[in-house]
Amino acid sequence: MSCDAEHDQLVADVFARACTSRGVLEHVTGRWGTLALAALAEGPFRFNALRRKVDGVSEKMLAQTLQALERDGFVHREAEPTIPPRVEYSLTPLGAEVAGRLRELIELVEGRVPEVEAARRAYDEAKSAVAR
Amino acid sequence: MSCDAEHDQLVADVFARACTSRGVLEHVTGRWGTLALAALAEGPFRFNALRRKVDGVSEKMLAQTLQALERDGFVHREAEPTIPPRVEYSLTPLGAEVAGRLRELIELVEGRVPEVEAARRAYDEAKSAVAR
DNA sequence: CAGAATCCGCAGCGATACTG
DNA sequence: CAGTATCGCTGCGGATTCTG
Repeated sequence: MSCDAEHDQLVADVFARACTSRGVLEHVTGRWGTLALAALAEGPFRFNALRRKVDGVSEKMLAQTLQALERDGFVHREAEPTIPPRVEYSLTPLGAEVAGRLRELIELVEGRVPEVEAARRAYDEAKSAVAR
Repeated sequence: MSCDAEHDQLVADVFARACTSRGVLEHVTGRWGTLALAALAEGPFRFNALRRKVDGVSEKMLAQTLQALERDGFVHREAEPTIPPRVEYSLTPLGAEVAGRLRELIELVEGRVPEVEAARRAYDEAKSAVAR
């Protein structure tokens, strides 16, 4: 699973694919990528509207995230060359598919939060018991 | 979607849940979390076996990742108190569910890598065209 | 309004060495 | 073998400023 290019040529592209998908996955599942995708799943948004929806994100990170997602073909960027500029972001069909899968994962995790919290308590208790 | 505790008490736990799930999601989807979960989906492994499977991970990060996943209740850790120590990691039922969803997402993304790469090329080309 | 550019701090990572 | 401890450094991410 290494990304170093010290492999036979035949397996090189296999690793390239694996590494590409890893990179893409990090865009998608990264802190802001998840939130941006989730927000856009509700419909198209303009930059600052998105910024308000994904509360806590800085301008820089939102721009960075959107660019990465646009480059990967998950997000469509529609700019009207007016003054003031008006730019709308929306999901591409591919983006919508990914957002859907992501949503399933998120909903599974969110539904299990109580179990996770119980597991956390049990774990922490066991730890502190050992400490004593 | 803020995590700052400056909200009414009624909505506080809603945010707490949202933030908890965000944290959990970052454990799961983070660079090493993904790989660890994917590796464990194939079966139980001992520490160093896992380390070899998830090639490129440092001892420290693997230990850290596994602890986070264990604390969240996704991974079970079975230690035999022998010398030398023998520790086996495996997925809990909950972990298996999450790994499954994760796998669906990964496979979707991997299957679409060609499209992503095409989108990247188109994007980069458009960029450099503007530069000229 | 939508971004690009710049500066900077510090969390987090990796490498290394050590322990039970 | 399965970790913990320590340290140096990189790079992520926030704040700020500037442009079209």
